[in-house]
Amino acid sequence: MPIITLPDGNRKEYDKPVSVYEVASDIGPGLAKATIAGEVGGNLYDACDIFNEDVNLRIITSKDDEGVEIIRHSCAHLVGHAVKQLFPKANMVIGPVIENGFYYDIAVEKTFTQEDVQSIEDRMRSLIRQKYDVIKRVMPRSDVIAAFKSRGEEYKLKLIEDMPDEESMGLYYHQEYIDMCRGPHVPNTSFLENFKLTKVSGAYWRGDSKNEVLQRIYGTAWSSKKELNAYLTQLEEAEKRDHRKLGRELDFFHFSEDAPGSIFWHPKGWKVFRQLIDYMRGRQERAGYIEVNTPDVMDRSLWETSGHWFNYRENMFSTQTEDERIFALKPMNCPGSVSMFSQGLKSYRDLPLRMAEFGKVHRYEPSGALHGLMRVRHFTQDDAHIYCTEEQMGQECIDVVALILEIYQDFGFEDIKIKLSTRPENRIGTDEIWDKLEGALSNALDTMGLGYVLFPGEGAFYGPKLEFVLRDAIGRDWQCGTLQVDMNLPERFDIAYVDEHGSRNKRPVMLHRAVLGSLERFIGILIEQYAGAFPAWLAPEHCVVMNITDKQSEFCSHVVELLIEKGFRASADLRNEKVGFKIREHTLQKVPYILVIGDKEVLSESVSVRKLGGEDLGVMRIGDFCDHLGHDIALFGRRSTSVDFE
RNA sequence: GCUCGCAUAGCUCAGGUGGUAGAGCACUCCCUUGGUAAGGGAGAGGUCCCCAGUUCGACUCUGGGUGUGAGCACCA
Repeated sequence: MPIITLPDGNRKEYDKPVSVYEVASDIGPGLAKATIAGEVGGNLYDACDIFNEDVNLRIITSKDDEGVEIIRHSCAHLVGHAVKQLFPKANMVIGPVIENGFYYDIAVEKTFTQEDVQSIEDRMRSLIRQKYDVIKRVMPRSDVIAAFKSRGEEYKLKLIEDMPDEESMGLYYHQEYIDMCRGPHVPNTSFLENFKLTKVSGAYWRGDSKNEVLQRIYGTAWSSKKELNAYLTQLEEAEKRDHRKLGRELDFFHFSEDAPGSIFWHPKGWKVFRQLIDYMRGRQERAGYIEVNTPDVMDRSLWETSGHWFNYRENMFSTQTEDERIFALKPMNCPGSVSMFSQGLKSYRDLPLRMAEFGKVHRYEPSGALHGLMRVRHFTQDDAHIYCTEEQMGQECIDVVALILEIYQDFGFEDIKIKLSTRPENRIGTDEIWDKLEGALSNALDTMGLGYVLFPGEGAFYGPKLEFVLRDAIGRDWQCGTLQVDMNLPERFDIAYVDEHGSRNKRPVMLHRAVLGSLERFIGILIEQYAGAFPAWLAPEHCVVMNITDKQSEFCSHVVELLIEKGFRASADLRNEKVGFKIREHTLQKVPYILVIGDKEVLSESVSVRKLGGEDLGVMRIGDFCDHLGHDIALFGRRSTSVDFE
């Protein structure tokens, strides 16, 4: 005699076992039709699942996040149904839910073309139109194995082998097609109409590059047409912000076949780059850092000592000289930094020693990993190594975290995730030391009241690390800052300082940190975050001064000189073009301010100011404009600078 | 590195059963001196990514290479 309690406290009594669907029907026919699944005690159940005990039940529809996930999961099954109808020889592998959608990995001889994907999608739509019921059967293990054996589904059999303890499994029948799944799934295919197959690619079996490549079909699915379209529109918007596209349009940089993965910075892009470095220099100097510079090319033996030669040999650029010495281009700055530290005797009075370097590093990244500015083979780190005593370590960690967060605010990033990765299985050092190092990092976060996500076992073999993940304006995550405690290098390079008792072999603690990470990549993130419309302090150019006719040319040039003298980045556009044309061009180049000068302005020694986006700030004296621009620059990116225009 | 796709003017892209190619924008010149997102006209511009092969003939077909895109794997 089950009593079903609903979230609003309503209780329904039954004199026989009852299904999720039946409970929903008793509440109302509309809900019954919309029911996808039920939730009891945090577990999800199919609409057809039956309860014969008292439970607290929540009905899941497509309005619930769980409902959307189920829709996506069922869509993956529907891919299977369609693929097996069109390509009977295909072996279905796994079809999980991912963010915004789903995929299905398929083992099949032929490779799917765009046309194949289209025909699969068409078949899925016709199956949806049939509104057939998805039927669940829980079967004993042996029956499931027999079912897949008879259908030749080799990979499903392998997956079953991976679950030796399961006595029985759920099979979902999509007409003649069956799929194995924990479920739940939609009751019938009418729930699945708002989907679209998005791409097809290869993927390794079990995610291991040593294994065979399967074909992966990706799709997205939503509870309504509106949400589906919103998502597709968002993808289009993201494409418009693609930093590779904007980088070309704004004339920031280019790439060449002769230097794959390396950037040719044009004057405008380089201006932003220099601005970033200048800004970081100022920040770090105020935070008590010194800056050094170490060689780009160093002897192989150094990299053997650091361990890089052994661990990353294939990913390093190296070179052999006439005298047969082998040198490597530095893939990291730390060995150079350590060499710098060991130059001369260091006293405890020198600690903490915060040694920064804007080091250019080279890494021979796999060709398939290269991606615009985001993943390159030659990039600049805003790197620093802090050498300190064990007692100083805690405070240094706090200071680094505070500095990182403060800097991110200047760029307008508010949504910052922090990941703490702790001791991995393969590691050096005693548990006692690991306790201290992990404690230093977690204490820093706790002291500052910052939340973080723990990644147990994900730390480097030589120490734990913090990672700072930024979310950009279109919702993508980028790992930028890091703070690592390194027990490896001080040991390997045998560095030491003299303590207050004159002992010369005290080992310093070494912190390794970066704020922006790769400057190149950070600029890529910024381009996408700002959609190319940089806030004034970072913009390659603050303003363009333009005349209306030749008569005002001289005054325009005079104004530009004045602005440059005051330290602003300004240029003149005196071309014989209509003012509307020139405004359009500089607007497309996303210059923050456009200053128009006609006869009226010459007479009153003023400028007519137009902001990027079209806002008319009116006519003002040149000095007033300088004040206005100065204030804008001082804001950094702390105010929303997103501009709506096409 | 792996799977699949792509590579034609500075950019965005057309194009041809195999007979060396076009548009728009940009560029140069001329006219126009016009007050807040495209004034008009003319002109110039190409080893159709590279190397082989097939062919009387290859930008087009075949093979290899390079770069690039999506995803996978990798990211000290």
